[in-house]
Amino acid sequence: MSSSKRSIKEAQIIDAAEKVFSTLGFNNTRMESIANEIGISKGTIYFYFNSKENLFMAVTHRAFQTIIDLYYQCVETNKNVSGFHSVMAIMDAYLNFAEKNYYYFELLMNYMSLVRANSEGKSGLLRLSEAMQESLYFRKIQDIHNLPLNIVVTELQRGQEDGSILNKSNPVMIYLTAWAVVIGYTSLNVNNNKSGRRSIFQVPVADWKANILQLIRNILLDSNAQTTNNLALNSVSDDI
Amino acid sequence: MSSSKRSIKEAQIIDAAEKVFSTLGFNNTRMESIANEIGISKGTIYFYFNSKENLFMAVTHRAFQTIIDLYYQCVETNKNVSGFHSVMAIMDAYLNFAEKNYYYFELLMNYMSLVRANSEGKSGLLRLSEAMQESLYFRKIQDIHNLPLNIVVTELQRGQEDGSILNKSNPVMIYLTAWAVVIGYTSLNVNNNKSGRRSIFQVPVADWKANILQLIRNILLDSNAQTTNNLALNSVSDDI
Amino acid sequence: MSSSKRSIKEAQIIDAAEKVFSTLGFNNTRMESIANEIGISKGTIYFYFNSKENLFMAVTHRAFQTIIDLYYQCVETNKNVSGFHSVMAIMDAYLNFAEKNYYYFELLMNYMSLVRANSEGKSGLLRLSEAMQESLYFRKIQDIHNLPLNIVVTELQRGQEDGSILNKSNPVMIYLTAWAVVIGYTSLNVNNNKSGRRSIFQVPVADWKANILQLIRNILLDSNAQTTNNLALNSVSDDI
Amino acid sequence: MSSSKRSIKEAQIIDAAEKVFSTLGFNNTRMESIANEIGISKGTIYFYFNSKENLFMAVTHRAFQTIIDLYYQCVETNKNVSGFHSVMAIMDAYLNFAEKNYYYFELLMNYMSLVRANSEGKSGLLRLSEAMQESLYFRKIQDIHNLPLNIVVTELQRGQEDGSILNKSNPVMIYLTAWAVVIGYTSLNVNNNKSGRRSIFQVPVADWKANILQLIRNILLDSNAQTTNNLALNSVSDDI
DNA sequence: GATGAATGAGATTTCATTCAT
DNA sequence: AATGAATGAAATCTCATTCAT
Repeated sequence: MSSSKRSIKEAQIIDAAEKVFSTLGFNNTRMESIANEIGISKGTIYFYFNSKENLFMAVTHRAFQTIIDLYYQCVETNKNVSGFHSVMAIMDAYLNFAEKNYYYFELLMNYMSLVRANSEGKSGLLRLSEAMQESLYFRKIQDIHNLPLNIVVTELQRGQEDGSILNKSNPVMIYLTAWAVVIGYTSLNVNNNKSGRRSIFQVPVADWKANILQLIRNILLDSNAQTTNNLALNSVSDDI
Repeated sequence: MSSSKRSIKEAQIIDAAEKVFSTLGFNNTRMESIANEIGISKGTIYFYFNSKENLFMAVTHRAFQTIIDLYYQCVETNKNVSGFHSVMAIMDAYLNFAEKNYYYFELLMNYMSLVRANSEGKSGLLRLSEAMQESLYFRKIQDIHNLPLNIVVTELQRGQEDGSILNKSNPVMIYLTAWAVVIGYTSLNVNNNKSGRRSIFQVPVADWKANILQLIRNILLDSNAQTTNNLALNSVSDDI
Repeated sequence: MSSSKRSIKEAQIIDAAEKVFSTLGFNNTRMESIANEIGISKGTIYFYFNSKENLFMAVTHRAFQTIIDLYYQCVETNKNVSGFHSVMAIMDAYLNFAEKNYYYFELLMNYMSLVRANSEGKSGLLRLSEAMQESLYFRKIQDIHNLPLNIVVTELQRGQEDGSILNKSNPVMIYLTAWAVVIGYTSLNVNNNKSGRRSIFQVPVADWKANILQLIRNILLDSNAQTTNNLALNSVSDDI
Repeated sequence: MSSSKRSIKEAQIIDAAEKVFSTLGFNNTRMESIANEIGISKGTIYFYFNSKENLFMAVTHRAFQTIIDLYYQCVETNKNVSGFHSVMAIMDAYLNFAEKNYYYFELLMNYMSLVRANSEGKSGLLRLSEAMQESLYFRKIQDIHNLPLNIVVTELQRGQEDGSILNKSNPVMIYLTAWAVVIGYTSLNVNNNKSGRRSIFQVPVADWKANILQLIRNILLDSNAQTTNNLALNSVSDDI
C-alpha cells in the first residue's frame, strides 16, 4: 500500500472517529463503533492508530489544522486591506465555522483544558496519561497549538500599525477579550444550529450574532482601552 | 432516620461527590471513591441516590441552587440602587464565584448541553437515558433552570426603566451577549486560577478581568444598540 | 463477611488457581477458567486478588509456606538427634514432597529465576512488571524467600558442630551442592510420577531415588571436601 | 530460490527467533519482533515456518543438534583415552556450554517436559496441539532426542569395560544420577553468569563448579554402588 | 439503615495468522 | 518470494449495580 493509500485510509478512520466521538463523546465511544462505521475491524484501527487516545488526538489535530487553515485563508485574502478587516474576517469566519462544526470547537477547548490541567491534579475529560504522552498526534498538536493565537496577534499588530485598530492595548489582551466573546457565543450556541433552531430563548440567532460581531468591532475600535501590559510578544509562543 | 438526618447524610454524599467529580470528571469517577471519601459504603450511596447519574444531577442541582442564591443576594443587596448596578453586581459576583468554583460552571454548561442535545444525537458527558429522566434531581433542576436568566432579565428591565441601562435592546438579547462574555472569559480562565497562575499568555489576569467588566459595562451603556427583537418574556421559561 | 470467611474464600480461589496454573501454565491460564473451577465470577477473583500476577504470586507464596513448614517440621522432629539426620530428613522430605507436588517446585524455581533476572534484561515466564512489584504477595514472598536456605544452613552448621557432618566446607556450599542434586533429580523426574510411571528410561524410580539419597549422604560425610570459602553467614540472608 | 539459499534464510530466521525467544520467552515473544530483528516481514517467517510453534521447535532442534555435536566432539577427542575421561570431558563440556548458552538448556528441558506431559493434562510452556504435532521440526527432534543419552551411556559402558569407571551400576542409572547433578547445578546457576555475577549466595561460582565436577567424578569412581538394574539398552531409545 | 461481597456486561488492546498484491 | 494490511478471537481488567445479611 502506497503512502498515499495509507493516508487515505487514515483519513477515513479519522472521519469515522470524528463522527462517533462528536455524537457520543470520548468515553461513551467504543472503538468497535468507529470500526463498524466504515466496515473495517477494530484491529485495523489499532494498526493505523495505536490507542483510542491517539485516535482522539488525531481528530483533535485535524480540528486544529482546519482552524489554522481557515485563519491563513483569511489573512491571505485580506493581506491588502487593513489589519482591522483581516481580524474581523477571522472572527466572522470562525463564528460561521463553529456554527457548523461545533465539535471542533469542543475538541480545541478540551485539548487546551487538558494541557493546562497538566501541572497539578488531573481533571477534565482526559487524563494526561502515559498513553497520551506517547501519542504521536499529541506531539504534533503541541507543535501547532499556538498558531491560532500567533496569527491573530500578528494581524492585530498590523491593524494597530496601519491605524485601523484604535485599541492600543497589548494585542494579546485584545485577542483574549475578543476570543472570550467568540467562545462564549459559540458555547451558548451549542447544538442550537445543530438542532436547526433559528432562535435561542426566542432571540433570532442572526440578530444575536450581529450583536456579537458589533461587540468585537467595538473592542477593536475602542480608543479608550488602557495599555497596561507591555509584554514581549516573542515570548508568547511557549506559554499556552 | 428522621427527615433532617436523611438530609444531612445526603448533603455529605453530595459534598463528597462534588469533590471527586470535580477532580476526575464524571466518567473517571468511581462510586467507591465517593464512598471512601466519607468513609461509607457504596451501598449507602445507592440507598440515598439511585444511580450515578442521579447523584451527578444532585450535584448539578446544588450548583444551580448556589448560583441562584448568589443572584438573589445581589438583587436583594442592590434593590435600592439602579438596575445597572444590580446587573453589574451579579456579573461581578458570578465572575468571582466561577474563579473559585469553576466546576459549578462546568456542571451548568454540561447540563445545558445535555438538555439541548436531547432532540437528536446524544452528545456530551451524559446520555439522556431513561434512567436519567427518572432522576428526581433532574426533574428538580428543570423547575429552576431558567431562574438565572429570569433574575437577570428582570434586573435588566428595571435598569432600562430606571434609565441606568441605556441599551434599549431586548433584555434577553443583552443578557445573552453579556453572558457570552462572562462564559467565554470563564472558559478561557479554566484551570488558570486553579493552578494558581497570575497570568494567561503573560497577560495579568486582574487586568484582563477589568477589561471584561468594562466590556460588560459598555454593553449595558451602549445607547446605539438596536432594538430588533420584542419577544414576550413570559414565554421564555419553557425554552431554555 | 468475617475475616475468617474471607480467608476461606481466598484459600478456595488459590486452590482453584493452583489447579489451573499447574495444568496450563501461567500464560495459557485464563482467569475465567479459575473462576469457573469454583463456580464464581471473574469479578470475584479480582475482588480478592488485584491482578492475575498477584494471584500467581499468592499461589507461589503458598508453595513457599508449605515447603518452609515442611522444613520446620523436620527440624522439630529431629532436634534431639544429629544435624546430619536433620538435614537428611529435610532432603528426603523434600524429595517425597516434590514428587507429589511437582508444581510447587516449578513455582519456586520460577520465582527465583524471576528475582534473579531482575537486574538486567527481563527473561523467563514473568516479567518483573510494575503490576508484579505492586503485588502484595510478591512482597510477602520476599520476606520469607531465604528461609529454606537459612533453615538448612543452620542444621548443616549444627551437624558440623556435633560431628555428624564430616564435610567441613562452607555450609552454604554444601547446601548448594546437595540442593543441586535434589533439584536435578526433581526436574528429571517431572511428570514421571504424575503420569504414574514407575520407571524412567526403564530405571526403577525407587532405585534411582535411593541412589540420589546415597549421593547426598556421601556429600555430607565427605571428609575430604575442601574448605575454600569462609564467608560470614550473617550476610547471606540479603543475597538470594 | 535454490535449496541452499533457502537454508541460509531459514538459519537467519532461527538465529533471530533464538535471540528473541531466549530474551522474552515463548509467550512474550511476538512474531513481529523476530521479523524486525532481521528486517524482514512477518509473512516471510510464515513462508518458511508454518507457525510460531514450529519455529520454536526449529530453535529447539538446533539446540539439540548443537549439544549432540558437542558430545560427538568430546567422544572423538577422547576416543583413545579411557571412557572415564570421555564422560568427564562431556560433563565438563556441557557445564561450560550451559553457562554460556543457558537458553539451550531451557529449550531441552522444556521439550522434555512437553513430551512427557503428553499423556495427561497439558502443561508447561507449549501445548502439544495438533498444529504442534504436525510440526516438521517436532518430528525431526523426535528422531534425535535420545542421542545425548545414548552417546553418554555408550561411553559409560566403555569406561566400565576398560576399568576406568569403577561404578558398576546400570550405566543408564549412572547417567541419570550424573545428569541430575549437572542439571541441578545449571538450573541454580541460571542468570547467575548471565548477570556476570561471580558468586551465588556469596559462594564463588568457580569453587562450586569444582565441587560439582568432583561430585561427578566420585559417582563414576564409586566402587560401592549397587548394581540393581540390568535393563537391555537397546530398548531405551523409545522411552524418553 | 448500612454493608461489602458478588456479579457480569463490556471496554480496550494484542497478536498469530491469512492473503491479495 | 516477499510484503504488510487486515482480521478476529481472545484476554485482562473495570465498575455500576444488586442483594443477602
